[in-house]
Amino acid sequence: MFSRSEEDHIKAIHGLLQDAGQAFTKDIAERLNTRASSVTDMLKKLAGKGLVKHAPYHGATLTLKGRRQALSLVRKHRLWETFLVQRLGFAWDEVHEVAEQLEHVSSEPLIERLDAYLGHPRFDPHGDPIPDRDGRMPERVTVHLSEAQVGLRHRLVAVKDGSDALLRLLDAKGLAIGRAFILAARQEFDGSLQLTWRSGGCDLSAQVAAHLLTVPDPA
Amino acid sequence: MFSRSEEDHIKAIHGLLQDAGQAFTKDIAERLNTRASSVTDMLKKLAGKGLVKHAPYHGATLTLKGRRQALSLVRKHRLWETFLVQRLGFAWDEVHEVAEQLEHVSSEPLIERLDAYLGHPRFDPHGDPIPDRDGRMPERVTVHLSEAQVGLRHRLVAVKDGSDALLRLLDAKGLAIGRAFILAARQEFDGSLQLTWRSGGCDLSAQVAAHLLTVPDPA
DNA sequence: CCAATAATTTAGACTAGCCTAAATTGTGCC
DNA sequence: GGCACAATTTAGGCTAGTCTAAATTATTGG
Ligand SMILES: [Mn+2]
Ligand SMILES: [Mn+2]
Ligand SMILES: [Mn+2]
Ligand SMILES: [Mn+2]
Repeated sequence: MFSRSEEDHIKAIHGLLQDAGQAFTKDIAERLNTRASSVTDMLKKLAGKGLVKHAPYHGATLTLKGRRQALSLVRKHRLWETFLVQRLGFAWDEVHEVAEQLEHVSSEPLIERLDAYLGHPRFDPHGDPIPDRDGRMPERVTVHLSEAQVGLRHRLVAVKDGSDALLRLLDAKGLAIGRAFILAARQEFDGSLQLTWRSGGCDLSAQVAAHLLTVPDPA
Repeated sequence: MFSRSEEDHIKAIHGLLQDAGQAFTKDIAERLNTRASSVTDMLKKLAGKGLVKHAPYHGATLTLKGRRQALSLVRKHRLWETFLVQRLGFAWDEVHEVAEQLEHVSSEPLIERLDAYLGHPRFDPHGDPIPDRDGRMPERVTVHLSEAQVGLRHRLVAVKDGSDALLRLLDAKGLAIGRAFILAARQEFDGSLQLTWRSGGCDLSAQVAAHLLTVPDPA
């Protein structure tokens, strides 16, 4: 239906609207490793196809049709990531590139069967929500670890804006998505945290904690 | 490394060399649904990259490098087909199109992990051999059903040159790849065959039988 | 209020991959 | 041998997607 480049532009716009509320030409170009002029060309094209609303000099937004297409791509991307981690045993920080390719494989039955095969997962290995077939996102109340309550059990469900360095740090400390732990202490002096779990624990700086999203984990 | 179009050309040439011993411009164009002039362009390009030997007016062959690339594509195609049938539950005649896309996803670790996940299958759902990482094909002694011995157990392992109509016919008779049966009778008059298996059986015309490859199936 | 600056768009060019139409080549038959 | 015909290549043209450089627009600090 749409070319790979068209799809990547739509997804980039959607991501920027989510993250920043606005999608400017320069930022789209940066995400896609292209030049602003190339993005302008594509914005015109996508506007012509009714996927994008282009306000020249003021960025782009998605039409309903564009948003639907974006959510379908996000769905495919996150389902493939889930497959790569859960079934093929990739680490959660190794899967993005490949999913970036797989998301463009075009087949409704494929993606629906994959979804079923994975047991209709609601969140991907990075803790990001997977839209359903109709583009509805599962909801979840998350708390930044920096604001989580000391003494209670929590579960790490997502890493916000995770650089590779951050992911490596978490890996080294044995802290992965899905890990349940008790927030044992928060130092008043520097906001650093102490986590404990069955087989271990770790200390985290406030800078790291600011990137971590948790849910309360009773039981 | 190579574009989708380059890869599809290489695979088409390889397939023609296998099937017919020669790969002429017109036949390549026919396989890829393009025109002969487009194929000529691509042959020059691939010759320039050292993948193809182009003898103008006399067709194309593959260099060692080209053959290796072709086998890698065949490997990916057949592993994906196996995944689609064995894990996602597609029927064997529904998977070709999607595998045609998936084979172009570029990631060594992906394909090696997929191979392991599937248990290093040696044949795809159509009974075709899956090259290993080094391009070696598993071997198997097959017998055309038309020449198989009456009264013995055989197993259907491949359908040669199967049109959609043929596949549908087999489907309707309950005859799938992997099916073990006893060749109960062969009519002298028209060469038609009678097959029986635990839960049923069927009759086949000589024309159909000529497309079916079997292996002896003791036990 | 306007001049400097940053963002954006426009203009013009290039490549990959495809096409049609015309020219060329190989082949096999009289 | 040469003619007819099919296959192939060449010539020329188109679109999608990218780029650089130039022109344009929005913004903002003095
Ligand atoms: Mn992508
Ligand atoms: Mn993800
Ligand atoms: Mn293909
Ligand atoms: Mn196959």
